[in-house]
Amino acid sequence: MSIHFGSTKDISTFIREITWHFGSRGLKGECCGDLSQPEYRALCMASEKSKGAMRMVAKSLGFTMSGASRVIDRLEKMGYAKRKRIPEDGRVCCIEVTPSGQTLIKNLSQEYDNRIDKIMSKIDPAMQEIIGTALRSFVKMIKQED
Amino acid sequence: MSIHFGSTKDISTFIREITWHFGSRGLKGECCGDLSQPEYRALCMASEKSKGAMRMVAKSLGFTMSGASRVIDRLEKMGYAKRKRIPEDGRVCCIEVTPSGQTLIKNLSQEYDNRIDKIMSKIDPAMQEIIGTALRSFVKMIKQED
DNA sequence: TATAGTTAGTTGACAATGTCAACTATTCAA
DNA sequence: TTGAATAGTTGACATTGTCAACTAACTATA
Repeated sequence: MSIHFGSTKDISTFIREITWHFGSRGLKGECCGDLSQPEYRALCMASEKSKGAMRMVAKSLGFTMSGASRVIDRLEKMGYAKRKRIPEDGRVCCIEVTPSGQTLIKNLSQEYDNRIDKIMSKIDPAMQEIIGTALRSFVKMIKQED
Repeated sequence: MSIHFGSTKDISTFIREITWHFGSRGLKGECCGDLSQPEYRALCMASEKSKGAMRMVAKSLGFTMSGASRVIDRLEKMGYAKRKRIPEDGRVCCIEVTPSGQTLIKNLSQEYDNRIDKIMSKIDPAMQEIIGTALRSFVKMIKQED
């Protein structure tokens, strides 16, 4: 209990608000276009790490292998990703993002940025700066949560 | 495009991280104990506004009336809430949070606070202050998003 | 070099959750 | 007093993720 500012309760409330607002159930359920949040995340995952094997996808999503497999099934069916066997290990299968998938990521990302930008633009520039700094620091810490 | 700090892209990324991390799929899927996020939110809703009719629940969740009804079904089955007809209007049904529900809210809220507190306590006090201010300002703006 | 044990991933059966459309019951308005 | 509107519920259904059982491939050991 070493918090001296507005109090932990405030922060909790703020985080809940943000989580809900930008979550899959937020504003018009609009978080990732046609994709669910897990699908979007998986696609990004696969796009960043070319070595994005199923296992990594599952881990990143917090899903079972089974669940991850299903997510990739859907992305494949939609034409955004493709499974590729690798010669090094016949069991492993890497996820390749198709050009159509790349485009989708770019567009969704842009839409999201626009949304954030629209919100931020109504805030006083000094506070914008503060928000950037604050979020960076906060996110850094949550990544260390065990 | 009036953003001059780290850039909108950073903020977007931070928000996505927070949304995911604290969302229903985050750390061990632990967001609201036995309750799903919608269930928790509905229960809070009903607890805050004593006039928490189904309609309000549905609106607050972004669900159809049908969906809201199902959520309350579950809360009722778990013994956390109870439907109450009101005399003013025979159609309306208000959601009453049971004592057991009140306790649950209190406990979940406490757990959440502890989690946040644990994160915040690792951050330099000055930055804690900044985060509080920043989040307050940010959340205020997202509530105005149309 | 067999062979037993891991590891990667898939799939069938299932449970949970929310939508749509159709329904009941009540209230409001003319 | 009747017809339209409003509140809410429910059946049928689609989606999504889990568990358990499975296949296939790799690895270490005898």
